[in-house]
Amino acid sequence: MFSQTVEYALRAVAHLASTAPEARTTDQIATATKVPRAYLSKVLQALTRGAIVKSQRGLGGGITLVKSPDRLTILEVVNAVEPIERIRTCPLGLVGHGERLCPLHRRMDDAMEKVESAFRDTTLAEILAEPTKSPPLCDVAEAAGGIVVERPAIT
Amino acid sequence: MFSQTVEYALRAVAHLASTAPEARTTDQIATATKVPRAYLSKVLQALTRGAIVKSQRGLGGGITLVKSPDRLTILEVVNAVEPIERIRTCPLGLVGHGERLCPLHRRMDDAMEKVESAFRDTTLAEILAEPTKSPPLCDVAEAAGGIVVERPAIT
DNA sequence: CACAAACAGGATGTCAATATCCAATTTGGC
DNA sequence: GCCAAATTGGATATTGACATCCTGTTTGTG
Repeated sequence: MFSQTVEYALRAVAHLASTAPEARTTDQIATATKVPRAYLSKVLQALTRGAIVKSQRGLGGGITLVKSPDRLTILEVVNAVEPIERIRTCPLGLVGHGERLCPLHRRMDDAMEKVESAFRDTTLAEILAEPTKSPPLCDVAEAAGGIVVERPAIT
Repeated sequence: MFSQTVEYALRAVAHLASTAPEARTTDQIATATKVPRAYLSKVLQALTRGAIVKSQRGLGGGITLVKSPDRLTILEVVNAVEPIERIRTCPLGLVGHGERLCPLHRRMDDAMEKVESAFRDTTLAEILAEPTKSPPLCDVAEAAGGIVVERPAIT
């Protein structure tokens, strides 16, 4: 349903949100999110081009969020790496249908709309704030040990 | 969001529903739904294995629905060719999380649940019955000409 | 300035989804 | 029994997603 790339992008951003506004290196993010380092690098490039994060080269550099977590939605992140493509015209190319979708494609697009809405209504801050036994990205056992959680937990 | 295969499967089933309970050949379905003939053949094989349709070889044979359109849901069709995989355990493999998803993956799974529900609540009969200017699979211009619609319209 | 940290981007490899083609098999009708 | 209609299934492209590696560029620090 959702691509691996979307999953990775969301993990990375969740991690960045948990440490915002401090910068994290690609290596740090890769370790925390268990995303293949080399591939994460590409995903972060896409997020940079999509203006979700900004990167700083050189010593002390790394990746930081452009917006604060409470103004950044899941949808923005998803759309930056792999836009949710709504069905706007008849996939069969029936001219007569044009803008008006048939019942089947109307249903399919409605489903996508639901996903889009759900993602638009959730900010990264909400995800971090939520009380749970499974904090985003970080291992419960580890977090429970009285250690200060410095990595966001993602299940 | 949805794969090409799912799109093809739904078109094919919509067409079959519109002519049910008569059988249609792969060629007829391919023409009506504008799905590549050779590939449609594979998709229909999957639907056969998934017990959504049954096939009859030889002269006068073809493909027919196993269930009547009013008892067949979109979800059943989708699951036959490409099951919607819900997120049941932590994708990062964090043992501590186990069944309990973190807020991020909870959200992602909720979105999938919405799609699943929407698909489970719609039968093929409902799609055919819906009054619309774009009947499933068939071209409006053509249908408007007073011609008896023998192909289901899908936008 | 030299060096090391850190991202950018091109080249390449692997695999599953998509797609096509053809030989084999089943089956109804003459 | 023979032929034509149909599906089945195997073999074979093609393409994009996922992934890795390596070189180049930027930049802070001594």
